[in-house]
Amino acid sequence: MDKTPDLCRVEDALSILVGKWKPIILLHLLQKGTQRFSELKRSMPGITQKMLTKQLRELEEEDIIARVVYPQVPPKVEYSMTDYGRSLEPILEAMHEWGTKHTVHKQAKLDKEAKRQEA
Amino acid sequence: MDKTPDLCRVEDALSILVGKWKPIILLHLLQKGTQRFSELKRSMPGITQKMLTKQLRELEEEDIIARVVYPQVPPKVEYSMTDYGRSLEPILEAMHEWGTKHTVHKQAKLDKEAKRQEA
DNA sequence: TCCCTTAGTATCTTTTTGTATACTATACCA
DNA sequence: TGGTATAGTATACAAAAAGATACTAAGGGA
Repeated sequence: MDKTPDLCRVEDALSILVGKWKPIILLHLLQKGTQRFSELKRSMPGITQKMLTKQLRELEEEDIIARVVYPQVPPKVEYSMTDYGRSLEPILEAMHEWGTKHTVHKQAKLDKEAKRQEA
Repeated sequence: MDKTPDLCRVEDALSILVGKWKPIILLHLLQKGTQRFSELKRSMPGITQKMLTKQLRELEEEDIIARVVYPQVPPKVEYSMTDYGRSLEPILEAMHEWGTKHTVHKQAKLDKEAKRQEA
């Protein structure tokens, strides 16, 4: 079974998940449900407003998340996963699981290297 | 169940999978087994030597792939998945599957927009 | 003798990402 | 009157990733 012509599909999936922040945003929304802009921002120390805005817009553009604006002052905007976005959950879960294992593997490797330095 | 402290794990997994080329390289190696540098390059029109080299080195550094050099001229270098690298297969498969669905979704969306333009 | 091959390096330029900072609107509170 | 809050936008800048191009070694073939 040759899958070569489909390889580009993986790139498509990746383009939605990658970036320093997207998977984290998605996991927050999956785990906590609807979140306001400021709640997301507080959950991710280090992200700038510009970046968060940009990532959210891109995810919205792909129908992964929904954006609801309440015409108030001060502004209120809520973000949530769409049904379509929730279909990403298996990938996120697989990555989460693998990431946990990977950390162990990486630590073991570092320990081994440290030992070699000692000798 | 709060998973917040584990969010970074996903980033770990991502850091290995991301980049425009890594998942494609990995799928090629998973599907075809051991490959020479030039075979990989030919499978990925558009990638530059520099990029391919860089991605392969990074994957090697993470123990995802193995690199075997034959001391010949012209040079011969073979790449293959390590056992550890093969543990990424479920993620790659999940992404592949989702990517295929996503393409359909995206196309449907474009068609709908095209229709709206006509009206 | 020149050209071909392979698996790279080296160097430079462009593009993409990310950061920092300042600014906005409008209601509420002291 | 001034400060607080929210969800942004605008601008300038720095850093990282990606791309284009030229170069290398050493043997074989025309």
